[in-house]
Amino acid sequence: MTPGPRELLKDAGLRITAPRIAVLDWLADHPHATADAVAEGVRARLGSVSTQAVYDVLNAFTRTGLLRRVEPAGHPARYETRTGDNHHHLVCRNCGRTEDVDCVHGAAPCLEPSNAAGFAVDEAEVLFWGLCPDCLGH
Amino acid sequence: MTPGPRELLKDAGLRITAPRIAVLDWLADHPHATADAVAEGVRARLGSVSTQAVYDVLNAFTRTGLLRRVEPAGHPARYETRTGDNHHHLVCRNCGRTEDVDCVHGAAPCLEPSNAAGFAVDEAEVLFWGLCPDCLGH
DNA sequence: TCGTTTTCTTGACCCGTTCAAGAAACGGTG
DNA sequence: CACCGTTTCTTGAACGGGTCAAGAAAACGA
Repeated sequence: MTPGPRELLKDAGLRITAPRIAVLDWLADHPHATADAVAEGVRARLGSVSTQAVYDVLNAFTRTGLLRRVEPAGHPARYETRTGDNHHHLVCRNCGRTEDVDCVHGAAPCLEPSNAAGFAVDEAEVLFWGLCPDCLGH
Repeated sequence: MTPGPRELLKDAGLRITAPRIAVLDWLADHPHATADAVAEGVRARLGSVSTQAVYDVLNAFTRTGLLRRVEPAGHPARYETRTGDNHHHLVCRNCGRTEDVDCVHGAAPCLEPSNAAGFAVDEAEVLFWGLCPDCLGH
């Protein structure tokens, strides 16, 4: 079965605390949530949690690979638990709503720029910009 | 021959002013410059130009298609005069240095998400993240 | 040359996020 | 199972990039 929040934390070498479990649980149900939305969700469950705690947790998770952070230009960052596969994103220019898109060309090719100019490339990020169904109805 | 700054402005329906010409000229020589860098360059040529004027000019140009804006997560936006072709970018995680990369798969396919989830997609943005040659020597 | 409209100046302000200091609490150890 | 060191959380201030707002200045069609 899929590991619970406690196992995930332990495996990542992170201490098990209520805010951390709440963040993981909430993101499992609400992928592509903003830090703000996560804070709200966590507070609804635990009572009061500082903004800073939420950011600390999100950063620790991102650093250890438990979460992936997506930062669409002009919108606050969003977090998701789906990590490891290089999938891409669909972003609404208007409301920032973000959805997953599987890699267009399979797995590897997305990581191969045609000319790396001496850069050591470690990630290819693909964002599809447009309007979501809700924002289409002008 | 390639159109000069005045023609570009006129064709875009924008008034011809010293700050605008200076921004265009400077970006022609310094692609992928930040707003800050553009301001410095423009001031070096014209004496004093307000920060706001620089942002107004950059925004007007981006809106009318004279410039393209690239906003790498965690770094200030950069501007370039190469527009119209959907080329991509190589970004240094450390210093933000940005370089052009031609589209990996030719022209069209980059604009085709495998599953648009009802979104009206109008652009595909591809960013290759890594370390530039200068930042590689830790 | 005039008058309208756009653009530039100055200065305040906003948002998402991080920094800093100290209090709380996790969890390995004796 | 109580202790203590280290991590994590709280509170509150600050930051950077960028925008908003009001008015002065400059472009340009008539």
